[in-house]
Amino acid sequence: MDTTATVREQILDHAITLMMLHGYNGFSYRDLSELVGVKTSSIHYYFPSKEDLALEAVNEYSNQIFGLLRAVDASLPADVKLARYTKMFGRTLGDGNQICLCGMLAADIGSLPDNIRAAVQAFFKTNESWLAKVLAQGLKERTLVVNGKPESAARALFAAYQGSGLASRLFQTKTRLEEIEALWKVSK
Amino acid sequence: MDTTATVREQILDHAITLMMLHGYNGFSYRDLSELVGVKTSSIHYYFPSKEDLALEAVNEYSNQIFGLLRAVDASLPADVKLARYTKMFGRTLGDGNQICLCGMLAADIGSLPDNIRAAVQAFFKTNESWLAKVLAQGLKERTLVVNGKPESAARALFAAYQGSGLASRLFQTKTRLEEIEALWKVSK
DNA sequence: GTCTATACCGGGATAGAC
DNA sequence: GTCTATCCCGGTATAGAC
Repeated sequence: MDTTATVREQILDHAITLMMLHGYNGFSYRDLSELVGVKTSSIHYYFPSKEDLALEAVNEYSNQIFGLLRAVDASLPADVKLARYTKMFGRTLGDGNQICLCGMLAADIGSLPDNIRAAVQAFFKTNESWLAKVLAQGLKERTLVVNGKPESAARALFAAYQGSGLASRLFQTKTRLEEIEALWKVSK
Repeated sequence: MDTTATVREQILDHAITLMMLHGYNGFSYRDLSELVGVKTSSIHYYFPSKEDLALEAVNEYSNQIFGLLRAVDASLPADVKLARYTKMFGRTLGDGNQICLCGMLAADIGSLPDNIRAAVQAFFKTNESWLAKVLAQGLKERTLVVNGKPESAARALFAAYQGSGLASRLFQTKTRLEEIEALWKVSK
């Protein structure tokens, strides 16, 4: 296994983390430069503008998450899939000081160009349609409680995850994430 | 009726709007200076530091929202109260380019001092406990569907509102807010 | 209370040597 | 590809006149 990360990859990874911590307007090329150990001008070599960097960060982040979604075994019952999703979302919160990159950029969207908006929208839509399928399955299996249409409920559910990410960090507790999942479980 | 706003009030109001649009790191004293029509040094006279300004903005915003919550007639059925809340939350989104100030500052919390964090936490808690009471009432009346304890469900519900605020702006549609409310209504 | 002037730092970005 | 050097702007903040 090759553990060598190129400079470009390091920049992208640190950019993702920094934005999850402080948002688009809350990190600088200088911060990155210190983390990666190259000068800011070298970062401009790979990513001419900060917006270029942010766009590629969203794409890289999205691909990582989409890979995790695909890795969820299709044959599992819906309530178990939802539990996996909750766990995955919890992992993106890291030590409790970061939130989902695309949730963060949705907050910063007023400062961002259209191509980044489109990329963030795509992230939302993919998550929502994955969740919609799980809810539809849970409805059929009777393993999940779904009030209304799966597509509409999935959008509300994803919003709840994003909002809970905010609250989890604000209050420094992950219990708020688990409360989301509980709402859709069939009461015992 | 006195329509005269003091300079101090104007600064605070514009600061609230600017932060709802662009976040704490996305607006400047210069922006404010142009909107209010005074020099940046005059703003420092009222609010020595940017953090002072943000803290007072949160308190002012919170008081406005809390006033609206108190104004909801206690004798209404729970589902109607929830509809009022949805409408109120929708109004805070304005023309569709802003989100709840405290949702925004929750995203920016990694750049903010403890006193602001505490103020944002207080905003969350007040909204959550207001919603918890409504859910408890709806449970008794059988006008709302509540899965689990009202307190826990209320935290999830408020998270869903915050997340839907993000999504509403991202996709430039308010239908996502209404989808939240629909989930808690008793199916017809 | 509001202004002018200014300090001082940090921001993104570019030119050009190596 | 990475560096040094530099540009130019914008950021918060302060001193002091009026």
